[in-house]
Order: sequence, then structure tokens, then C-alpha cells
Amino acid sequence: MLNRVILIGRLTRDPELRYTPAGVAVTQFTLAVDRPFTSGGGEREADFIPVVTWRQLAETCANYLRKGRLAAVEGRIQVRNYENNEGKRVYVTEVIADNVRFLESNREGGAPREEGSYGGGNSGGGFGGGSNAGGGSYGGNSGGGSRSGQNQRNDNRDPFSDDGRPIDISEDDLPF
Amino acid sequence: MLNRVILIGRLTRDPELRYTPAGVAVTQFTLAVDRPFTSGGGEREADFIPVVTWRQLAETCANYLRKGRLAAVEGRIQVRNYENNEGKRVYVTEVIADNVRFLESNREGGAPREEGSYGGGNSGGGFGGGSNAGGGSYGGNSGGGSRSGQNQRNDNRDPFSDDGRPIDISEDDLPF
Amino acid sequence: MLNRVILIGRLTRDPELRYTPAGVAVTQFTLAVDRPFTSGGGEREADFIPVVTWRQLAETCANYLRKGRLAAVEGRIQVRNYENNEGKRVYVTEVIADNVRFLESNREGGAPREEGSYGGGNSGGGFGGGSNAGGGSYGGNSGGGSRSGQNQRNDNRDPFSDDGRPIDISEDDLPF
Amino acid sequence: MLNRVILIGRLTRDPELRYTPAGVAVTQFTLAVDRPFTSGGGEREADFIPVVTWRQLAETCANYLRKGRLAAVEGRIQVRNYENNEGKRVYVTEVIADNVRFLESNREGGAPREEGSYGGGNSGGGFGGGSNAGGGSYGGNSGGGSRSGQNQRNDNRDPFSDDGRPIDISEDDLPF
DNA sequence: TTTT
DNA sequence: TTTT
Repeated sequence: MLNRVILIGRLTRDPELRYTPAGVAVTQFTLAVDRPFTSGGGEREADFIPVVTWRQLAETCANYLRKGRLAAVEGRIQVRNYENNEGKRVYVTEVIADNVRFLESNREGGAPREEGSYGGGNSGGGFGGGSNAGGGSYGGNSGGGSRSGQNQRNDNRDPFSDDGRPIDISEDDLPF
Repeated sequence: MLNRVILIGRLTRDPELRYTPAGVAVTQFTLAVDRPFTSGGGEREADFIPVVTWRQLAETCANYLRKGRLAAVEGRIQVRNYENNEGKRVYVTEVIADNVRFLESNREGGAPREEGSYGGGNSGGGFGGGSNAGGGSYGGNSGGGSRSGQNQRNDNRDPFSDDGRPIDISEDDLPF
Repeated sequence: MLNRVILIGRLTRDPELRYTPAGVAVTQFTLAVDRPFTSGGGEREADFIPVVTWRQLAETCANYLRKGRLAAVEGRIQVRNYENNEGKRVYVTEVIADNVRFLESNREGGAPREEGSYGGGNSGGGFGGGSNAGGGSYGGNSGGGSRSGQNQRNDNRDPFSDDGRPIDISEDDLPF
Repeated sequence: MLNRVILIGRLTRDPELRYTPAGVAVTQFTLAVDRPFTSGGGEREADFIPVVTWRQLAETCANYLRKGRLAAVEGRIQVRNYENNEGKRVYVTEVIADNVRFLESNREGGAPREEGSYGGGNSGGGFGGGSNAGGGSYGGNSGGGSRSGQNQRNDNRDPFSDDGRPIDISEDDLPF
């Protein structure tokens, strides 16, 4: 009846933007969150927590987040399950985010990545941490995030396990 | 670097109290947390979220929580993994609670369950919701929760998947 | 850039429902939240935290909450200030709630109070804590909560300091 | 019975470190937290939220936080009150933090401020956003933070309203 | 499979 | 001014 999660951590990889068959944007990424203590061996461990965002927030995250960046995420824990290829039920726990804050500015100069144009390097001025570091702020699930849908079926699979294809979630499953 | 979860939901079963080989108390239960919306078909769904408590809090939860009771849980998300019998890595996501509030009084009259004496049913008067409903409050990880340890091995398994045996977590793995 | 509060506590009085001059519903109540420790003298103290809800949620809270009831509140901290009669600036800190959970069922039988018709007593069956105790769930700021507005002015005052009159907040100040 | 706050914002001034008469360290600062919407006039407003830390965490905050820095704060809301010079009761709402994360590296090069040696300006290199940006992590209330106490009285005042003097909180009032 |  |  109440389910609230707040995380601060770093992206383990670039976020992955997909679209449902109906054209709704979904972005997935994993946050590495350091544990508040060191393990027996004195090393600092981390939890790797999968995060999912929808619609406009999904597109903003895909545009502004990158591997290694620090981000704050607010949302709720969701446990979904599906049957895998061997007919076994697999449980997947994710944080469905409704608010994401970008805690580090875009080091490459600020423009979001265009499809195919991003080289990954420091393409210019190269001054780090501008004055608006930590200023990014995107939340809510208001509008946006739609694209013409496709209709391939890929049953019984983790929607995030196969790359480059629209994910298999019907529009009816979306809670908005 | 920050990892905070707050849940309110109902226990799907009675909590399970175990002890590590070194005698540290661990209690596991699952909270059913209603989603804040109804599914496509108009039904209200829930997330079933595993919760783990340690030491004194573990013993208090085992004594005072029961199937169906409403509880508030505060903690952090932890993702552990182990190799299963087929040599495949399995990921388990749990909420490690450091604060649990009992939001419903003990309907059977207030005394905690003694080992072996609890019958599970409503054993008598059946008057509901006593005047101190919602009053229970137990948090922190201070002291307690220890018992003489045993040493059986049960490798490559979910520590919570086999009942009645001490769980396989070395004292060194405990963050306190 | 992120501002999240979660409280569980008891109402110190019945909630107060008002309407802005433009007819928007606002409900205020105070939550007594026990501190997680005892004071020097061994007594348990509490924080008394003012909570404000708007629109539909305001009306639901006014209908279902009562003095002494346990409730969970989710929202954000807001600090507003106004000039008092002596020309001094006064700061008021409140939790603006966007989600409130009723953790105790209506002991009088479940029907919300009608204006003028509520007697306060146990008007019937009298069995406490029904099976859906703790089940109430009301959140979001979707629609509702409007009434024909009035236009009296009462400048430089705490909107909650004078009873029975519409509160002095212009529609333009509302963030939705 | 549950009281949890998480904030991300920027310090409005350098933090202020004081000591209780008994020598316990207390640091106070104010966090400016942007509201998640724009006001009627289209301007982005902020809430200015007072934060208090104790003991070791107080000293770390005083050493590493500065005006303008981004920080994440976890704690609880506390409402205290005192009688002012005119004999009127004044209520003060603060967030008592038990976990603070420094979300921006020390731009001056990393060394904490020594007493008397900090000039406040950018004293040199001025390279922004070092590689450990967002890495700081200090929580808990474990030990530390003590100094030889003094004993001046300054009754009926906000402990944070007069600078440079030990604050008037008896050791007995401290919950640890 | 993981981030700094 | 405060709740159980």
C-alpha cells in the first residue's frame, strides 16, 4: 500500500531505450549503489539495481544519462515474472522510476546524443563540471514518449534480454 | 551511495526465523504491497517483496508478525546472487530492513508466540483491533539475536529455499 | 531537487477542511510521530508535524481521518512564510502530502462523516478492526476538490490560523 | 512512528559548526531544494530547509561542505520549540540528518578546511569536477565529535541564532 | 555481465 | 494547543 525507493548510484552502462509494440518508450539501466559498509575482506561492495523508466522520462534518461554518471532515482519496487525457455518461472525485481535527477553534468558539452552521432570521447571544450552540475531534473510521467509501433512477438522472455527489438508489453499493461 | 526503501504491506505467510551457523538470528518474510493502480482488466495487483531482518529485530519480527498482518518496513535493497544446482547464476533481490513497525495489534491477545505453542488460528475471543493497534515499534540492530551455531553445509542454494536448517552465511559476511 | 518525506503517526485532532477563494479544497491536520528514542527523563516524546493535502485527497482525508487515527503520509517538505500582525516574517514548515494511507479502519462502521450528521459514538455493530483494516488508499492529485469560491481578504495571516473562513491562497499559487 | 526524509539540494551558506556545553559537535546548514514545478509567474522556487547533524557527521559536514555545494541528506523531521524574548513560543522545524552524501567534489583541491586557513574563494587551480565527484559518503552517528565543554547560559533563544558561542543543549537531551 |  |  506504500512502496517508495530512493537510490543514488552510478550507471554501469549506457541506458537502453526501447519501444513497446504500441510505440511507448521504455528505458532500462542499472545503478551501482555502494553498500554502506565494507565486506569481511575490507572491500567496498555495491548492489546492482535495475531501473526502468517510461515515456517522456525514458527518452530524457536515454538522452542525458551515460555509463558512469551519478544519478538519483525515485520510484517503487516492482516484481514481475515470466516463464523462461525451460518453462521455469523467473522473477525479476526492478525499480520503476517516476523521478530521475542527473547529478553530473554532461561532460562532453551538454548536447544530448543524437542517434549515431555520439563518439563517446571528449569532443571539444573539455572543461569539466560546469556551473549547472547536478542541475538536471526530470520527473513525472506526463505525455510524450510515443513512436509508431511494430508487432513482432517474442513470448516468454525477459523484455530486456534481447537487444534491438521492440519489447513485448501490450499497451494495456501500462498503468497510465 | 544512497539506498532507501519504505514499504507498507501485508505478510503473505508467517515469518521464518533461522540462525546462521554462528548463531545470528535472521528472519525472512514476504510483503504483499498493492500497486497504486489497477491492471488492464481492472484488478488490483500486488508486488510480493522479500524482506530480511537480522539479530534482535529478526527475533522481534518472528515473535510479533503473522500472516496477513500489516507492517511498515524501512531498509535498503540488496541484490545477492548464488549459483544454482545447474551451475547457473541466480539473482535474488531483497529488502534488508533496519526498522519494522507493526501496524496491527496481536489479535490473539498480545503475548508473543512461544516455540511450539502457537496454533495459527483465532483461538478465542476474536475481538479485533485492540486499543494499541499500530503501536508496535522496533528498529535498530542493537545487540541480541545470537544462538549456539551449527555447521552443516548446503552450498549453492538460496539460503531461504530449504526449511529447518541453519542458513549458510558465514559470520564474516555480516556487516555488523 | 529531490524532496521526499514519509511519516507514520496519529492525528492530534480531527482534520480541518477549507476551501480557497477559488473553491479548491485544502485539508490540514497534524501528525504526532513518536521519536525513535526516549528523552533524558525516560519519556517517549513525539514530533507534531503539520500536513496539508489538496483537492480530491483533501476531501478524502477530511471524510476518513479522525483524531487519534494512525495514518501514513507521503509528500514533500514545504517552507512558506508570511508577515504577521507585528510585521515580522514567520516561517511555516509543512508536509504537502500527495499520498495518504489510512492505517486504521473507521471504527464506527465505515461510512464517512456527513456534514452535521456525525455523532462521534459507536453507532452500531461495534466490532473493531474489520478485515480490511489498514486497507484505505488514496493518493494522487487527480481532479476533484472544487467548490464555488468566495473572496474575502485576510492578509498577512497563517491560512490555517482562523477558523471557518476560506483560506487566502490564490488559484495561481497552486502547482497544478 | 516512522519519520524519514530524503533531500537533495544546495547549501545556501557555509555550514556552521558549534559545540554543546558538554563538547558535542553540532553542525547546521540550510539546503535550497528546488520545487518540482514553477510558480504562477513561471519562476522556479525553492524550499529552504534547515538541516542539523551531530557528532562525527557534524565535523565531517563542517569540513567538506561549502556554500553552493550539492548534497543529499537523509534523516527525520524534528519540531522543537522555545520561548523567545517576548515570551512567545516559537516552533522550529529541522531535518536531523543521520546520513549526508557529498555530491560534488571539493573544487579547491580536496583538503578539508583547517581552522582559520580557509579564505572562501577559489584559491588556485580551479579545475572543476574531479574524478571522485559524487564519491563522498558519510553517515551514522558513531563516536567522535567531542570537545571540552563550556558553560555559558543563553536561555530562551534559538540555539542557532547567536554565532560563535556554544549552544545551549544539555548532554542529557541528546538521544545517544 | 557491472559504476567511481 | 497536541496522538496511542
